[in-house]
Amino acid sequence: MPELPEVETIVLALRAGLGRARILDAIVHRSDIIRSGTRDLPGRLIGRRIVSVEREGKRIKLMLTPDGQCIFHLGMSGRLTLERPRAPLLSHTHIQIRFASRVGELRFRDPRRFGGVWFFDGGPRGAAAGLASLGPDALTIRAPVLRGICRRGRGIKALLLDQQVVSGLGNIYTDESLFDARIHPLRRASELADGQVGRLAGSIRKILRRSIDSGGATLRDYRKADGSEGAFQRICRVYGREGQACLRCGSPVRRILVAGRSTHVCAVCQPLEA
DNA sequence: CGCATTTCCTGGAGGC
DNA sequence: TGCCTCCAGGAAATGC
Repeated sequence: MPELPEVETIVLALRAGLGRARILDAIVHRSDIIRSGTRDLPGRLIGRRIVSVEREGKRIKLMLTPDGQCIFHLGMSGRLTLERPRAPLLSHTHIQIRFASRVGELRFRDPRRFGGVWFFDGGPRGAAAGLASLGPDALTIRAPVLRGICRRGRGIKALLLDQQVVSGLGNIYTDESLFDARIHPLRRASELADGQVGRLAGSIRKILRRSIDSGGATLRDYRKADGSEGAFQRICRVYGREGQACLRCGSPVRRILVAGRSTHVCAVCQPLEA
């Protein structure tokens, strides 16, 4: 499932691969994957040029000229890949975008369709009207900002998963960050000591950076923009390790349910009581 | 307000 | 081999 590091990996590849390509054509195979702005996506895209490719939380933004944005969210199973135009079309490919230069063809594929595409004319104000606002980016979150966030109370994991509070974290990286910072996912955020919150901010940045450096985590569906797999799953320390020995203390990793998500925790290293 | 639950959706895994 | 059920979860909506 694509979270910040997976999305960042894709953005880096698209930025390098697409350059400032001009859009020649767009083909929409499933129009309900377009979540806002317009039904006529090709009409709005054709002739425009890509200015840059940006990441905002887990969103991928193609910034266009004249002023416009095409935003992709990969949901659970979405893939955004740059392929040879003649490569066979895989099932559940919802959108193809072709370019005037020979940069390849951009394809959006999403079997489960939790993802989607948004299009806006004009500047950022248009985007704000159709998509929820996002909290500060997790990749650069600093202790003072996280302390302010934690004052809201709530369980720390539920708080970190809320994109309007902090953007970019999903189930894997919250579990990994909380394990690294030795904080139980159910701890009340408002009851964490300043030192713990500071450590958590550092853990979040470190874990995300480390994953980006290994090309993201391929657990089920995620693939890099060239279709290959990331490697971070091999360095996960709690996620998906239910029943196995904690890599720090040896006691078994437990799986519990938090905020409706399966959550991996070492009850010894991450005590629930302060 | 918080928080749990439900909804959307499909492929893959496991049981029989 | 084949059929069935269950499960994964990002984000929004709903209910308490």
